Amino acid sequence: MAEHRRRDWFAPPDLKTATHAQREIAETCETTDRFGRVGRAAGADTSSAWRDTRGPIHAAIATLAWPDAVAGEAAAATRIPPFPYVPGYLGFREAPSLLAAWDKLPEKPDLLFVDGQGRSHPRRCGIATHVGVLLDVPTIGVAKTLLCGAVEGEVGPAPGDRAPLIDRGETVGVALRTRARAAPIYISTGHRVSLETSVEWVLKLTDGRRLPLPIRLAHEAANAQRRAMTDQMASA
DNA sequence: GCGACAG
DNA sequence: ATCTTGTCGC
Repeated sequence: MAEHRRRDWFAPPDLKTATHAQREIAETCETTDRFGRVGRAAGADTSSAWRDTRGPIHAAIATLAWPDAVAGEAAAATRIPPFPYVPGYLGFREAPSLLAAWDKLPEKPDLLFVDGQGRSHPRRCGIATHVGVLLDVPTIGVAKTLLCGAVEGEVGPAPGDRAPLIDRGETVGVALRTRARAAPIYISTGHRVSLETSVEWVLKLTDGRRLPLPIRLAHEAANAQRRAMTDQMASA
C-alpha cells in the first residue's frame, strides 16, 4: 500500500514538503506487533566520508540467520543524497541508498534493525520508521544518542536495565543498558514492532556488546562498501 | 527568541 | 558520519 506513495516519500525537493511527508509516514506507521516467525534478521547502516555532508552515501544491509545467529548475505549500494545533513531529516538522505541495497538482497529479512531513531523523532518519523513504512517491513530503531525527548529517571547499571524515553508527554522509546559501564542505547519502534518487543529483540541479539549484532554487521559492510567505492575511484 | 540537534 | 594509538580492565 505504501507503493504508490513511495515516490512522494522518497526524495522531496525541499525540507518543507519533507516535513509534510514525515507526518504522513508517521500516521501510516504501526506501533503494534505485526510480523511472523523470524528466520532472518538484518541490520541497516550507512557510511560516508568524514565531514562530507553532501557526498555519496554508502549503505549496507547485513542479514543474520535466526536462531542460528550466523551471518548471511549482505548487500550494499551507493547513492547521492538529495540534500545535506539536517537533524530530523536523516531518512531522506539515507533511504535512497538503503532501499537500493534492500532491492539487491536475494532473500528479504523478516525483521530489520536500523541505525538511528524510529518513533523517537520530533514528528515520530525517524529513519527506522521511514524505511519501515516505505518497505512495509518490520523495523526497530537503534540509536546511540538522543534526538529528542528525555529519559525519565535513571537507567540501571546492569545489562537489560532500562528507563522510558519521553517526548512531549509521550513515551517514544526506551533508554537501554546493553553493556555494563557503557552508555545506554535508545530503542524505539520503527514499524510493525511494538516498543516492548523491540527491546526484547535487541537484548536477544546483543551478545555482550553495546550494539546488537545486525547493526555491527551492517556497519562493517557499509564501511567496506565505502572503501570499495573510493578504491574504485582511485584506479580510474 | 534561544538552544538543541539521529547519522 | 570518521580518524588513530595507546591504555585500562575484565
